[in-house]
Order: sequence, then structure tokens, then C-alpha cells
Amino acid sequence: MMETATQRPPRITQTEIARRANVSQGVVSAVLSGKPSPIRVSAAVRDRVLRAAMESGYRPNSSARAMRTGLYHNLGYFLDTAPGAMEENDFPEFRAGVFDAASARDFFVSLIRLPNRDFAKNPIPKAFREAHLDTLILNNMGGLTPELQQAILTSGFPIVYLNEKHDTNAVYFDDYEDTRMLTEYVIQRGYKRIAFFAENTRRPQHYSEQLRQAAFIATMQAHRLAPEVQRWHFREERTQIINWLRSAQRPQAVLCYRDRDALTLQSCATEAGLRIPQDLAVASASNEQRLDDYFVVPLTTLVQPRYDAAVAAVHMALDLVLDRKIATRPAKVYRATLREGESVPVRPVSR
Amino acid sequence: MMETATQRPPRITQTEIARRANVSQGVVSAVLSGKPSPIRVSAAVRDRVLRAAMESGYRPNSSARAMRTGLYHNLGYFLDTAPGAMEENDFPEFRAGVFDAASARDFFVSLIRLPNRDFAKNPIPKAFREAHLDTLILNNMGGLTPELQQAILTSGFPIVYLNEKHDTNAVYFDDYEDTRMLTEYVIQRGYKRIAFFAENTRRPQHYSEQLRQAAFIATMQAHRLAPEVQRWHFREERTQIINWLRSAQRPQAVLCYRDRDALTLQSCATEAGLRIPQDLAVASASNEQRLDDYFVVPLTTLVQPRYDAAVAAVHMALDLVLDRKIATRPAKVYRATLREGESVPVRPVSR
DNA sequence: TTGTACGCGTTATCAC
DNA sequence: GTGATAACGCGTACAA
Repeated sequence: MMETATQRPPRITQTEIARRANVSQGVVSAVLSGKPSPIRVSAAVRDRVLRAAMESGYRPNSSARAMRTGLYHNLGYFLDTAPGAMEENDFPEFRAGVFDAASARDFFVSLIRLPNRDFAKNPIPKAFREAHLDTLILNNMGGLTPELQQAILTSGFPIVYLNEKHDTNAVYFDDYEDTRMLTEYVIQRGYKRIAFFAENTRRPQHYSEQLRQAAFIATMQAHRLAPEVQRWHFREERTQIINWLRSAQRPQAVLCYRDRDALTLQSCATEAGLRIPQDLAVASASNEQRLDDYFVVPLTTLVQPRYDAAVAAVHMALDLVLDRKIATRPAKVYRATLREGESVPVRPVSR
Repeated sequence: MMETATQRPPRITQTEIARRANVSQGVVSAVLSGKPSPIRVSAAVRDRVLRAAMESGYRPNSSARAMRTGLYHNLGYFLDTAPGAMEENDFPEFRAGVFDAASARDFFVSLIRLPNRDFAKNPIPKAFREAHLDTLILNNMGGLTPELQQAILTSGFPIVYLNEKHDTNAVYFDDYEDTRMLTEYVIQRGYKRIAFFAENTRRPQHYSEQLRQAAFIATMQAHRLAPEVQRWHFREERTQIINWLRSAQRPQAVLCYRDRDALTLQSCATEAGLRIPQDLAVASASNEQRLDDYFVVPLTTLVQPRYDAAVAAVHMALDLVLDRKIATRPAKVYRATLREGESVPVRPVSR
């Protein structure tokens, strides 16, 4: 157990440092800023100032600095968790990337969400009502109210969309092409009766779901194969999934929207007496790292470079902040990489 | 697709509002603050000011306010994600509770972590080097370096520990008593050969793991039953788990450290040809909401009120900030509630 | 090489 | 009721 501080140290200002080091406050500022400055100080004075700062535990007041410089050094990370939106969209890789990139460029990260409770009372988060942020990373699942969109757009800082397709000021994944690639991969491995499977969540979904399904259908048709799409709710319609897997028309391979669907499928397949991949091949179009450990056979899945995308989004946002002349940057699109597991082996020729 | 703003609106100040409304800036401040003030303004002036503020899209500069009031209105939420720590400790319920409670009391939330990369270069996050936070919620998994602990303790703001046992300024769960209760529950349902199971992660674990295991052992011994403890790595030692479950000495019931262990067990049990709960009862000492959907039979598990705990931690922290006289509050301990699924049915008497 | 003076936007305290 | 004015901590232009 750590000790808990029982009293708070006094706030130390540059003026106080100046008093202790017997110099003026302007010199303290010049020394502590570290930056090249018109003010050239002697080594002796520099040392006196630095030592006084160390010994007093000085920490610069970022509010005062913000007021002086016009930069808050604050980046907002918005997570859409409105009622009906998917909490799970907040991948830890996104958070880590946003934080690391912001830290590396000396910015704080302010967490912004829609409050779960009291939403009606206060539909616009404080971050949009007060001047506090220099820029915003918007990781949105489509749950924004019109008034909130308005508040964001009029808030006056540049916005970069993460995981949402826009022409400019956005970083996202090429969901269509990635899934096309995955579908091609499964077909090339010898499978013909392939189904697309996504859990029916009865909630607003990320647009990638439609894109991936469309890519699957188009690719199948390009190969003159019949695309099948299945969609059930795991808890409520579990037996239907199992019956589907037990039926004579069951697919040879299933292409899942994301890993959790593959996990659902694994569970149902086991109960249906099917082994993966011997009796049923399974692939997924979007890796969810948290679930990796629960697949009996390593899953063949598409890995989106979420950490890198988040880093890119932050850089884009901060470039917009620092180059005040430009308000727009072209979008950056990332491709997923195929992580080959053992769930889609080459199909033995059976004819 | 939303429109992207192509130009930034100018920053509007109270002085500008005053000019437009043809009043003095002091009146603007009094009107916009909303608080009772010695300045009594007429309804007409009030309306002029409010309208000017609305039309100009005025947003108060929180840095200026912070400098004047000495309050940043900023709460730090620290997540220990150091190399070796468990990313998964960051339950979404914690985040939601912290954000909602802070928002309700008009505070921003600053996300703080240890940078994944460049850690050696910059071991102390900016949040502890600059004066920017009024207080800190520390959700720690034990990965803090000594120098970082020092930086936090000397940073000058009150700290509240979330999910970590301390005498004061902490909110945590009664891991020992909760697991004792769960063990009693399983015993009362007629099971005798009960094993404690936790995945071997080869990483620093939260202290609750030891507490829960100790509680299990003590409770078993109090009932003159032999406690068995098993610990394997899912990926690397999967066959050992399966062999254990297939053996004649296999337990009648397994008490898992947390839900993910129960999921591991479900997977292995299925492969071993055992049905849950007919052949093997399973309980868990810590619910992980994200995994709920993957249990074939609803899991009997302990649900920690994480959202409420996070809210309580924020309130404790903000009380410390606002009542500057008191630097210490007694810890708050939460109990888990038993969520009865169907994985631990009453055991038919067999003798 | 160092000190002085000013202003950022806000709150709060005064006389008017 | 209202309109000046000081002060918060820091950065910087300019004077010494």
C-alpha cells in the first residue's frame, strides 16, 4: 500500500523561482522553456534557476501557458457510446494509438463521450460548450444527434474522423477491398458453398458491415458462386444457427463479419458436432484481439492496423492545428493484413 | 458523410460580446456565469447579452477561467498499461462511470497512461509534469515504477485509488468476502470436489487473484473439504486442461477467478466431451460483461458494481478537491452481487 | 546578459 | 444597476 499524501504542496510559480534564484521572472521563463530565445543566460544563472525549479517541485501551469500561446495542448478523443451504439467499438488499440501519438507531440488527451445517464438534460458535452480543445478525433458509430453534429462543426477546431469514411480529414480502413481479398482467399482455397455470417444485434451498426457483406456478394458472383448471407441473434436464435449448421445445405466455409461472430459460430458448431476446420472452415473480416485466446484453432482473420490508424489520425489532427493555414488534409486509407490461422485449410479435392 | 469545416470561426471573448451588446464586460461575465452576483442586471440587458453570446457562438475560455479560479476542472483517469500489465483491466464500466460522474460535476476527463512506446525516453507522463489536473483517479495494476509513484505523490493533487485496496482515498471491492460467499454457495448446492481455476498468464496479476484463491481455500477448509487449485496457460497447456477434465479425479465444480477463465474451461470441457453443467459445474468470481454472450449456458458469476464504484471514486476525488481542508476520506468498499445463471445447478444426491 | 512591462480572458472588487 | 480596474501565471518585445 502506498502512502497517501496528507497535505498539498503550495503552487510554485516562475515568480517564486525567480525570487529564490535571485533573477527576474523573464529569465526563469526563458530558461525553463528550453527553446532557443533572444534571451541568452549565463551557465551560472541557468543552473541557479534549474536547481531552484527542481528543489521547489515547480510544474508549469498549463492554463497560463494556454492563455498566452492560444494553444490548449489538448486533443479530444470522442467515443460514440450513445444508447444503441456499440460500446465495443472502442478498441484498446485505438485508445493506445491516440494516447501515444498525442503524448509524443506533447498533447493531453481528453476523453469525450455521450453521458450514459442524464443525456436528455445535457445533450452537448462540456468539451463542445467550452474552449478547451485544439482538435478532435471522432470515433463515431453513427449515434450522433443532429444538434450534436452541429455543436461539433461549429466548435471551431479541426476534426479528424477515425474509422469513418470521409474524403478529407479522416483515417479509415478499406473495408470493401479487404473483404474482397478475404473472399478471394477462401475461394482460392477450394471452397464453393460459402456463407457470410454476422450476428443480428438489432442496433445501429458500423457502415463496414454493409460494405463487407456487399464485397462478399460481389466477389462470389464474380466467381459464379451463390452467395449466402445468414444473420441470427446468438442468444435468442441459437438453435436456428445450430440447425443451419446441421442441415444438408450447410456451407463449407463461413466468412464472418468479425471475430466475435466466428466465436459464436465456433460455439454453435461444437454443439452441432462439427469440428473446425475439418467440417467447417471459418474466416473473419475483422480481428478482435481480446478474443484471440478463445479460438480452439487459430482463426484466419483480417487484422486492421488500428494502432497505426489512430497514430495517423492524431498526426493529421495536430498538423491541422499547427499549420493554421490549411483546414483540410486528404483522407488516409489503411489496408488490413491477412493473418493466416488454421481455420481455412486448403480444401481436399472431392468430386 | 458530414461536411468538414473549411475555416475556423474567430475566437469570441466576453469583451467582444460586451461590445455587441453595448454593455461592459463585467456585466457579460456576471450574466454568463449564471451564479448569483452582486451585480443585478435588468432583464433587457440580460437578454441582449445572452443573445449576443448565442449568435456569436461564444464559448468560455476554460484556461482563463482556470487561471483566475485556481481550478482546472480537469480530472485525470490513470490506466496502468505498462508492459506486463493487463490491458483488460480497463473495464468499460469504469470508464463510463468516471466520465459520467465527472461530467455531472462539470469536470473534464483527461486520459493518462504509460506510453507503450518511447517509455524509457519519457517515463513520466506530461500530466504529472505540468499543472493541469485537480485530481487523479488511479486504476492501477501494479506496474508503477518507483519514480512514477514519486511523481504522482509529489504532484500536489489528491489521488483516489480505484479497484485497489487502501485505507483512505480508495474505492475497491471486497474480493475476499465475495469469493467466500461464492464458495459457500457452490458448497451449499451439494458440490464437494471443487477446484479453483485461474489462467496462468505469466504476468503481474491484480492482487485480487491471491485474495480470491485464499478465500476459496479457507472456505473449503472450514467445510473440511480439500481445496484444489489449478493453473494452466490456455494456449500452451490446453491438452493438460483437457486431460485434467477427462481424468477420474476431475472436479465436480470449478470456481474460476474470472469469466475468461470460465470461457477457457467451457472450451476445454466441450472438447473433453463434458457438458456444462450436467458433467461439470462452473462459477466465476468476476463478471466480464464483454464475454457474456459466449457462454452456452448462462454463467453463475459475481458481478462487481464497477460503474458505481467509479462514480463513487470520482465523487470522493472531487470532494477532496472542493473541500480543500480535508486531504483524506475513508475508503469505500463495494460488494459484488451473485448473478445466478444455470451453470451451478443443485447437485442431485448421489451416494 | 538581464530586468521591465504588457497582455492573453476571466472573475471579482470597487467606486460611481 | 453599471463601468472601470486588479489579479491569476506565463511568454515576449524592448529597454537597460
